[in-house]
Order: sequence, then C-alpha cells, then structure tokens
Amino acid sequence: MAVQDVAETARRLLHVPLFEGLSLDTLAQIVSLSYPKQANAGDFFFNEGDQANEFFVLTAGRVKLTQLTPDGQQIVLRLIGPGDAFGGVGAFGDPTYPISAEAVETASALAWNSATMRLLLETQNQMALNALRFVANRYHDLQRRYRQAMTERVERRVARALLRLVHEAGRQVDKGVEIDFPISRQDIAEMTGTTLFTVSRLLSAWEERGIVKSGRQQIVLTKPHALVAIAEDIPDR
Amino acid sequence: MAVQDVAETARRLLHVPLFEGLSLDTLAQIVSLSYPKQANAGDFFFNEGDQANEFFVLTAGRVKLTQLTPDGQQIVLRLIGPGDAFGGVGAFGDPTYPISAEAVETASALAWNSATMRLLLETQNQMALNALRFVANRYHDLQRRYRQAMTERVERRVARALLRLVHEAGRQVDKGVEIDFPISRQDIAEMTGTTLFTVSRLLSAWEERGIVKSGRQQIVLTKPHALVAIAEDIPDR
DNA sequence: TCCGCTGTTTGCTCCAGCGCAACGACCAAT
DNA sequence: ATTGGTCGTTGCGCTGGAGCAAACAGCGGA
Repeated sequence: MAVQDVAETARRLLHVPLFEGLSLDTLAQIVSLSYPKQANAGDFFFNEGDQANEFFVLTAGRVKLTQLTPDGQQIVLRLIGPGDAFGGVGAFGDPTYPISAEAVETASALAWNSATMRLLLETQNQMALNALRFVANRYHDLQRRYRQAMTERVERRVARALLRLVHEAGRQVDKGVEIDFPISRQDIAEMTGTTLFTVSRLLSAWEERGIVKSGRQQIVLTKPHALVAIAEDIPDR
Repeated sequence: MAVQDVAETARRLLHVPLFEGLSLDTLAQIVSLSYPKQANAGDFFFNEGDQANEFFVLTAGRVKLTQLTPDGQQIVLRLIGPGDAFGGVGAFGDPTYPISAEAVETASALAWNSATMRLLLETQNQMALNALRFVANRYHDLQRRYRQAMTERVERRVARALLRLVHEAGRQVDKGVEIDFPISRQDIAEMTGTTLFTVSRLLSAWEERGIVKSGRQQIVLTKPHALVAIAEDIPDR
C-alpha cells in the first residue's frame, strides 16, 4: 500500500471502535501491516471450520455472519457493515473459525494475519482494551437477542429484525425507509429462526395493512412505528 | 485481608482464566485490592439495571445470571461456578449491569471496585488479553446456544441443558450422575425457553423410560447417553 | 402431628407456526 | 419475445407446546 494510501486509510479508520484512542501515527503503522480483501456477493471471506489465519475490518459493503446446524440448517447470527471487525478468533487463541462470513453484496475489507494481530494486541494495550469493549458489546447484544429468541413469538422477532436492519442500513425513500441492500425472505428467516413461508405470510399481511412495501429482495418500511408496536407487543389503538 | 490470606488466595486463583500467565506476586497484588462478598441462596450479588460498581470472581457456590423480559418473564442466561468472573461491564465502560446475578446456593466471591479493575486492565496487558479471551469464549458459547435455541425443539433444548448441568456440576452417585445443587423445574424452564409444565412432562416421560430419576429440586441422570441421543436428535436404536 | 406453602404432576383444549404442495411473478439470458 | 430458473405467495393439514385448571406431594415450622 502506497504511503499516502496508508495515511488516508488510517484517517478513515480513526472512528472504528477497535482503533479508538490510537494516535494517527500508531494507526498508520497498523494499517501498513494490513492488506485489502474483496468478496463479491455470495462469496465468503472465510468458512466455519477454516483455519483462523486472518482478522478483518470491513471497509465497504455488507457481510452476514452465519452458522450451520449439524443437519445443514443455516442461521444468520449477525449482519455487519463498514467499520465492523470480524474473524478475530485466531488472534485470541482459537485455531478455527466458529462462523462463516459471506458477502451480501460486493464487500471490501482490510485483513491482517492473525499472528500479526495477536502481536498488536500484546503490545498495544489500548487495542486490547478496545477489542475487549467491542467483544463485550457484541456479547451483550447477543444476550438480549437470545432472550428475545427464547421468549418471543415469530411475528415479534421478524418485526425486530426489520427494524434493526433499517436502523443499521436504512435509506430514506419517498414512501418510508428502505433496507439498503438486497435481502430475501430466506435471509430474514435465517435471522429470526423461522421459515421463508412464515416470513412471506407476515410481510404479505403487513403489506395489506400498509406497514411495509416489498418486492423481490427489497423491503421498505412505510410505517415503522407500526412495526415497533408489533415488536414491543403494544396493542393496536 | 491478612498477608498470608492474600498469598494463599492468590495461589488458589492462579488457575482462574482471567489471571492466567500472571506471576504470583502480581496476582497477590491484585488480590490485595479485592474484598470478599457473600450471598445466601436466593440473594443477589447485583440486579439488572444497578450501577455497575463492582466486578466479581466466584470462589465458592453457584450463581445464575438472569435477564427479565419487559413483561417480567425471566430467563437464565448462564449458571456459573467457582473460578468464573462476572459483572465486568463496569470496568469496560457500561454504567449499569445488563443482567442479574443470583446465588443458587450459598456463594462466595472476591469483588473489586470497577474503577480499580479498569485501572488493572489498563496497566496489565496480560489481564486485558485474558479478559478478551474469556469474553470471546463466552460469546462463542452463546452463539452456539443461540443457534440451538433458534433451530431446536424444546425436548432437545432441555436434554442439552441437563447434560450441560452435569458436565459443569455433576456428582457421581450410585444410580448415575446427579446435578450437585438444588434446581427446580422452573429453573430449567428459564434456561431453555419453555414452561415448568413442559419440563415436568419431559422429566416424567424420561423417568418412565429410566433415563433420569428426579425428586423435588433434584435430578439424577441415570442414562446420560440416552439424553445425548435426544439432544443430538439421533434415532433410538 | 398438623398446617401452610412451594413445587410437581397430569389432563385437556387450543393455536401458532411448520411442512408440503402448487402456482405465480420476476429477472436475466438467449 | 421467449424460456428457464429463482424467488415469492398462498392454501391446507398437522402437531408441538403453551395455557389453564385441579389435584397431589414434600418440606419446614409451629
């Protein structure tokens, strides 16, 4: 990477939670140890069970982090966007990836060798603390979603998933807020522990009520507040 | 804490994942900054929403980490034993506890003020790395359980919960392996996202098949392999 | 020994959501 | 314009598990 590129990239990464509080010089040094990685829609940065040789920070696009059950059913644990780190297990000691990372649309990331990242964590206390906070945040978020998965019916879970998607990747359009990347009924089903048929029935019912407008791999929330009411189990008034 | 106590306690905590790789001297210093805390069965170390002022390492007994839903339903996120750390969020930046910690039986812990622990993490890189690994392990474990919660029926989830309980706190007895602390049907229901009635029906059916033997707040797995078959959805042979 | 409380058991009914099937719509390539 | 493949829709039947009720069992205190 050209020196100017390193400096420019470092500047753009200052806001990334993992690098918060690092000086620009330190960050430039870290960036100079990285290399770019690209994936087209449907391609994988890594697969579950692969040797955990690389660590990533997403710089563009969307990636879904998935797990398979032993009998081949897939679930989406999380959908991440630019600035998110993923694939860090190799730097902490696990030899293989416990999840897969699949690009939902063309995606770019910076990658570091896991051994390099481990050295950085060992020598940069601020990085270790940032990583700790980052993982702790992810853990708390998953605790809440686990509780929701355990106690809520499918309609609420799907409503929540849509709200979260527009919160993370929503684009204002004429009619409401659109999820700003292609997303199928199957994707939503995998995020919420149901089937594409149930998601389809829910979206059709909500479309009839004017709550959403959807097409093939495309969803607009036309009445987000109505979905909030469903998600929070607040009675219609 | 008397100097001899500190040294003795430090020696006993060398195996705790959070303190791995620390010298005995360093650990003694850390222990000298702690103070003991005790809770009787049913008492709480802290409640969800409390100011996160303290960090804990459990030294004796069992504690369940729980969350409430907005409408008052409780789930058990995890049941921890001696050597486990809990309540760390205050050291990483969150102001309040996202979970509650309730003693299942008389329990003892060492506690540190959150500001103290934050300082230790900032100055002890090895501690920060240990904490990172610890939280990452918890996160991966919860990812797996989330996937299981999303994709498995209640019988499998309850079977898994029992297997995990004896794995973590099982005591060999005449007839099999007993869960070594009092645990109600309601507790198991809260761990597995179901109701005490469903747990009761499952345990009764399993008792009829000779898989378990149970009493009031007491469970012995008499045929753990049969529960493994249920948990893993392996057909009866 | 008795009583009150807590925990457990079991029966019955109902329904949310899955499985399966069949069909329709949309998109891209020819 | 047509075609084949992919994605989405909708109907229907079935069942796992929740909700509710009622009764029983066990335990600890008086």
